[in-house]
Amino acid sequence: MLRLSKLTDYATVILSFMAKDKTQVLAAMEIASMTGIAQPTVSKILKLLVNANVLISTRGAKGGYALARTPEEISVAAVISALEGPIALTECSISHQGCEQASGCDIRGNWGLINQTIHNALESVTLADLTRPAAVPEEVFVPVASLYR
Amino acid sequence: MLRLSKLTDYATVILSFMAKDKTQVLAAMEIASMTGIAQPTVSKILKLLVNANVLISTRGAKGGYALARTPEEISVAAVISALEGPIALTECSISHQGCEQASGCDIRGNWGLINQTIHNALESVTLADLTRPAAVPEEVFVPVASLYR
DNA sequence: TTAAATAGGACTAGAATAGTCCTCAATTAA
DNA sequence: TTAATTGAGGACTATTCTAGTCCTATTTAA
Repeated sequence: MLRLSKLTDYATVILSFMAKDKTQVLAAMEIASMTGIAQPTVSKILKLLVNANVLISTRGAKGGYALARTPEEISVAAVISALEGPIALTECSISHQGCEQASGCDIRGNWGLINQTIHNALESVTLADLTRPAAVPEEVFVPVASLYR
Repeated sequence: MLRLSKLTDYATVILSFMAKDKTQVLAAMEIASMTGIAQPTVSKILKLLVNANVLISTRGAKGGYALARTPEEISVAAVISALEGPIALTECSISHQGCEQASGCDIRGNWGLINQTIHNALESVTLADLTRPAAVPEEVFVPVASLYR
């Protein structure tokens, strides 16, 4: 289904809540109660986001989490790769180790192009865009195929 | 990892083999031996592609599978959705049933936009593009964020 | 010193995926 | 008419992945 994991979905909810909140530092428990996501799950997600430098943490009493950058500077791609690892549609795009398909491997170059296109698409959408009121343009069309010709 | 399933990966290998082959009708076993993918797995994939009208099948002796359209008319999006169902990054994009997140649901409109962008990107790449020798352009950049402003 | 927090991992249950196999239906050719 | 070939459809299993929880150590404020 080419879909994101539930945890990534939660992450976007958590991050957009944090982006809208004025408070600088929020504890995991506060975030949990405000978003309705279970506290252990929230903690797990926050830790991953810290490791990916999307959030900054402060330990100890009065500690908590804060955005590492402004919402405009946090891309959806960064969030996804924080939770799910590198954005790549096919195994081959990550490493060429397991690619022993004799007759199909000349496809890979073009798959890489698709991967990159999607990555760039996700890179260009920021947390600020997500928190913005929904925009529903008439038509959204990005002709990737034209890049090949 | 935002990645495609192994079966979808196989499907692209199978389809590009079929696109390059001159023979009109190929049996599942022939495809299996030519691609190196196990026969039962090949059959499973071929059946899914028939159901999605990407391939046409002929039963009985001398039967087999053939492309339903020219490679130029078969999009990567069609292949992906044949194997994995509708292309949608979040659960919410498919149905709004399970969306009981109180504070985060105004994100959805924008997620939908991202979904559509990626869908269009995959729609615009065809089987013909995949079989073509790999093109490696200097830069591929599709500024999705500009659509919001 | 104590309480409040995060860090880092282990662990479990459930779901999804990959892969195989079996039976039935359709077609061709002898 | 019969036998051989080939796809259709679905059941089934094993493995992997995901979601979610929990425990212990570390850090910091009061």
